[in-house]
Amino acid sequence: MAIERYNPREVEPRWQKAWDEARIFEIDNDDPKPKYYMLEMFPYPSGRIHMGHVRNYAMGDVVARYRRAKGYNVLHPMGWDAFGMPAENAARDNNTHPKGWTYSNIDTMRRQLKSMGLSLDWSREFATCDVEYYHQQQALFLDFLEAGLVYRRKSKVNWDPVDMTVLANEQVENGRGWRSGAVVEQRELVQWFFRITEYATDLLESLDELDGWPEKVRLMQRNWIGRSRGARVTFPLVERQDGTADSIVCFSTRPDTLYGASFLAISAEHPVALERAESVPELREFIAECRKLGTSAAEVEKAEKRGFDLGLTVAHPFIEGKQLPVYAANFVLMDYGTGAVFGCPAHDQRDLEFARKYGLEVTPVLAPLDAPDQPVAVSDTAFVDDGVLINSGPLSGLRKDAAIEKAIEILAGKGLAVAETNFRLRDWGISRQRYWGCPIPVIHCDDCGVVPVPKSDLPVRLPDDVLFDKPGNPLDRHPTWRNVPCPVCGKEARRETDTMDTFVDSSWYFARFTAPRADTPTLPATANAWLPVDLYIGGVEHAILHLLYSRFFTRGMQATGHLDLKEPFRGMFTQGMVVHETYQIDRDGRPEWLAPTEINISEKEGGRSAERIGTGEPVRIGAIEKMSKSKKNVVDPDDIIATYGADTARFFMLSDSPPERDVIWTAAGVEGAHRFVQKIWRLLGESASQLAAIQAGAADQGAAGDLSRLAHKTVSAVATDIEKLAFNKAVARIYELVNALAAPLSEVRAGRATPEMQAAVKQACEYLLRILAPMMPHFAEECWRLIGKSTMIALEPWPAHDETLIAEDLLHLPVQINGKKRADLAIEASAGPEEIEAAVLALDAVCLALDGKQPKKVIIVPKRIVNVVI
RNA sequence: GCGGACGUGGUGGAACUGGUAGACACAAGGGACUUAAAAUCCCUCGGCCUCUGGCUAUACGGGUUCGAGUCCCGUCGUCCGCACCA
Repeated sequence: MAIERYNPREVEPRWQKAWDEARIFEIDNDDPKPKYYMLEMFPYPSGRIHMGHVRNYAMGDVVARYRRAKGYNVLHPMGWDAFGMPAENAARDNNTHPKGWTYSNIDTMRRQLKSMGLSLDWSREFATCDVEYYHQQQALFLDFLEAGLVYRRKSKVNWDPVDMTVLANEQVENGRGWRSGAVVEQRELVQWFFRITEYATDLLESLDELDGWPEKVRLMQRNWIGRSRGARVTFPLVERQDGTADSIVCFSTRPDTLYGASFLAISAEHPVALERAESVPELREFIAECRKLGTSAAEVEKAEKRGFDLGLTVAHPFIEGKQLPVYAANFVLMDYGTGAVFGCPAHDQRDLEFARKYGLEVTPVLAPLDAPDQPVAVSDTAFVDDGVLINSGPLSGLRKDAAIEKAIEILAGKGLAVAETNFRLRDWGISRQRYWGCPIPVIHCDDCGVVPVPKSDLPVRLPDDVLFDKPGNPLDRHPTWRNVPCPVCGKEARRETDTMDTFVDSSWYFARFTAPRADTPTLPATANAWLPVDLYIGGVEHAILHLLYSRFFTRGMQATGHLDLKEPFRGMFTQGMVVHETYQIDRDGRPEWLAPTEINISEKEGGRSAERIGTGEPVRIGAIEKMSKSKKNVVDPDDIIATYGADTARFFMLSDSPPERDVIWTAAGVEGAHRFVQKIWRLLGESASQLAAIQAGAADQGAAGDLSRLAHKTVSAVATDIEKLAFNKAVARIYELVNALAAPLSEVRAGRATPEMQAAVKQACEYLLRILAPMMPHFAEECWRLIGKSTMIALEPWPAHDETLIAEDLLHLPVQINGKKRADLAIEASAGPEEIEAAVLALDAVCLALDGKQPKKVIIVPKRIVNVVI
């Protein structure tokens, strides 16, 4: 009997509607089942979803549907990270309004996501640009302000001259804005800051307990927070200047090397240098040059270590009468430590280079551990390993670590040192001079200063009537919005026109999902019940910023009583990108990119070649790269879903490539996935009536037993694979099960199968569909109907596999002779070591090799292997 | 420069805690069905040889072990993060 091909275009919308109408993914906070919070990073509504979204949400949906089948109450929400610059750029370029542009993009992308058949609770959807959301964010801001977690200060900021806004340190990459790519300038502005450094130690140390996170991400955060323990050491100036300074304080992680110090280097921005510059024109010039110095990797690499002798000297804190010269140096950063370091050339490579250049002394004060009496000859490589102190007065003879403590202890007694820990992490500057963001809810009054907007006056709404005809912040130019009476004295005052960094919006949305309509930021009891997120999936590009900010925010929300936990994400996973080949032709001598839809690829034994559709021009097949519009190597999810259906797209995304690695999108791969869908449809469809009629029964004998065992094994292994997110392995096992089902199914169809075999086949088919359902939900529903079921497979529990059925009664043991495989042994699983050894020694291959002699040793690894050593 | 990850067929990748290397898939080649094509089905598919068998093979060179893709040392290469952080 011929069966029609499976038609996802008809089937998928029908099941989406059925799920929707049954509201099976809308969940109840009071459900007594154990909770599971599955979250994928919410998208920025840029216009259309891309394949990266498809991959991310396909993976998340497998886990959500699997957990639901396993009996969990699964929270699986979706929203929109909807504030941000592209909306303003679009407004400027296309004469639209950011709001209209954003919400219309959301509508498009919501439709696209719905066409994927994701098991999302859409009743909890929100966008961060919804007034209701940023209202609560403003309330949080006020609470943070009151708790001292927000402050305002004048600071040097990273100014992006293209986007005309301030960037956080985290948003500057190699001296360029992360979005615009423009070279960032330094400006002095009054800015709002979140006091993330308050939690530096906690954020660092808690990483140790986040064992559900990739080690790589934890490491990146550790490095970013960048703790270093050391000491502040005071070097008194020998001749006081006219000004205020009478000493220079250095931060050092190696106070043990103080006896080897031969100079001080301070930042060009250091107050002592600036003061000195007032009377020394050459120094002014030097400082100006330092300011110009780029911070990009390449520039730093080749920038020469340069110094300017300030003509000042400081007293050595240990050695009576010894004086050290003070340099301003281009490699000392003002915003780390104290902006001043002491140089110990023998034990620091950079100091050594500096010392060689300016002819300063190089005094080794550490000897290697294995030759503590041998003075190290330092020529052009500093000795930086652990060692034993020499020529160091009271420190001599101590190991490095002990010497560090001793040095601090002695100097502390003289009031010249204090132990200190420094962090690389800076406070988080959140002021943005933009319109399309959450307004910072404060008012500036000439008399009362900075006044928080009373909570009863929230939300501070963004005005709709703004113009984007000029660069800069339209809120500044709005005729009336800024003007507001002071909440304290009633006098005319001005609203803050800065809005918040959009990273603030995404720092707490996961908590809002637990009670998205509450008129407080969270309902604490509800948030506590759902959080932490059990599994959070997103791109590795957020490994530092977003995840660190969210961890900070959770702590801040705990401090202000909005929830009661520190770590928002128990499990975390970073998925790889979707990449694609690139194609080029030469047009008038210049290379031009072609889209995959514009070319034809042919594959022969000799290799692959491509030509342009229509013209037949030969096409160069280029590198495999991240899908991007500029290289035209993008594949539109809408097209794929229209052609193959969402299930095929989802299944292909899960196949082959491990989820943390990049997946290469190929037409052949998608077609392969689609063929598999049709194959199952055909196999089941051809035997559908027979399958529906089979009665359940025992299926544990002979060939039926083998099939039954495979089905149980597959169920168990696929569950483990999904829990480990090894979707590619789960897919491979499903292929194996289907391959094994083909022949028995045709026996069933032909009416030749024994009752036992029939029962085994029926059970295997049902198991197959139930484990396939998280990956290909629509298709599984349709097949479930096909074999005569009337329930919804989305509501079916995960099959309960039987461990005892998985156990084999006959073992196949490979037999090695001297480590090389020579034979196989089939033996009862219950056989003991003696029986196995006897059976092995009776094998022809073994007898032949032994040639009548006794083996030296027989190694039997239970259920694994036997090795006969001769 | 510092820190980390990785290196397996033509390709994506499997291989548990050291135990049969190459599961599963893609591509390719051959065949069946067909007037033909598509679809489908069957076979071959790391390399070499004296081919019902054997040798060799997991970037390269050593080592530990009865046994190494897996552990250790060294070399080379690729990718990622940070970057004048004292």
